[in-house]
Amino acid sequence: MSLPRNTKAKQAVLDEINRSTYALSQPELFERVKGTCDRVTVYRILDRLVAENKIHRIVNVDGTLNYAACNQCDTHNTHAHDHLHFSCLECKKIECLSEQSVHVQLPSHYQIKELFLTISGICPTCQGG
Amino acid sequence: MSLPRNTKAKQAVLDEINRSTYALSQPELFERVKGTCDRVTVYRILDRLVAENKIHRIVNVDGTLNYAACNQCDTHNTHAHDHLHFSCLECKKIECLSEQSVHVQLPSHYQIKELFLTISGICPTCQGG
DNA sequence: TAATTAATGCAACCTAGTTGCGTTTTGCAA
DNA sequence: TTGCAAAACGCAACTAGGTTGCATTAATTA
Repeated sequence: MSLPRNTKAKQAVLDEINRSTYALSQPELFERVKGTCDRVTVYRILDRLVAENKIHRIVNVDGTLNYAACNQCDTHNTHAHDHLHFSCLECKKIECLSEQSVHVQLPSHYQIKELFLTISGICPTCQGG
Repeated sequence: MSLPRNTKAKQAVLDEINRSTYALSQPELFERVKGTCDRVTVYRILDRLVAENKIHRIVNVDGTLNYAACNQCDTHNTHAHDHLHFSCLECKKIECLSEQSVHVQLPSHYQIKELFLTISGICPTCQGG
């Protein structure tokens, strides 16, 4: 097995993800760490961070991939994917609604790996008037 | 308002979607109606069919977009998105699990538009052995 | 059956993500 | 502290999915 190494670029990407209140896409992340590394490196760093269970990948309702560090995962040191994500159609931000509970009657004969539960709509900030 | 027209290409795409037991991507659909029309036309037909509420768009867990005609929508002539989708990690097929119920405690202060509830794993067919 | 305009074909373009390869850097161990 | 293996990187080129502009074709309906 290969053992992961820490680099400035990797730390910079992880810092940005941790700092953000919503999930970030690769283009957004690259913009934020600009100057630190190449855009290809950002892709590779994200793959590694996901493999190391440091962050997780959320698919937005439009198909774009976003990356977030969920609070649940931080505190329990395990990936809990059985919570809701909210995807705002206006600002395009996607965030975890970890306090909301979901009860899914799982299908039989199917081997479950992960649950992807996303609600689309307008977030409180974008509704603000 | 512009009134939609029916063309052979549009009908061919819709037929393929109705015929299929799982959601199809644009590349898959283009392959199946090959010779009928250009690939750009398939994209435009899919956009129109979604706008006309004839089909709906499902995001796969890997971010690819797929198109399906759910049974629920056909029978009730309304788009019901509060049911589960199953996304197989092996054959990549995505299908509706319309008989399964989901109870989601909706968040307050958020304006809900649609629910995207997808389970990833291995489907019965791919487990078979 | 003629007129309106929705729908199409084609070429060019865009964005997200991947691959190959030679170079740099990290972390461990001598 | 220095040497070394391989993890990580930069760069260039490439691929796939999807979009746009515009001139042409064809579906409606009057």
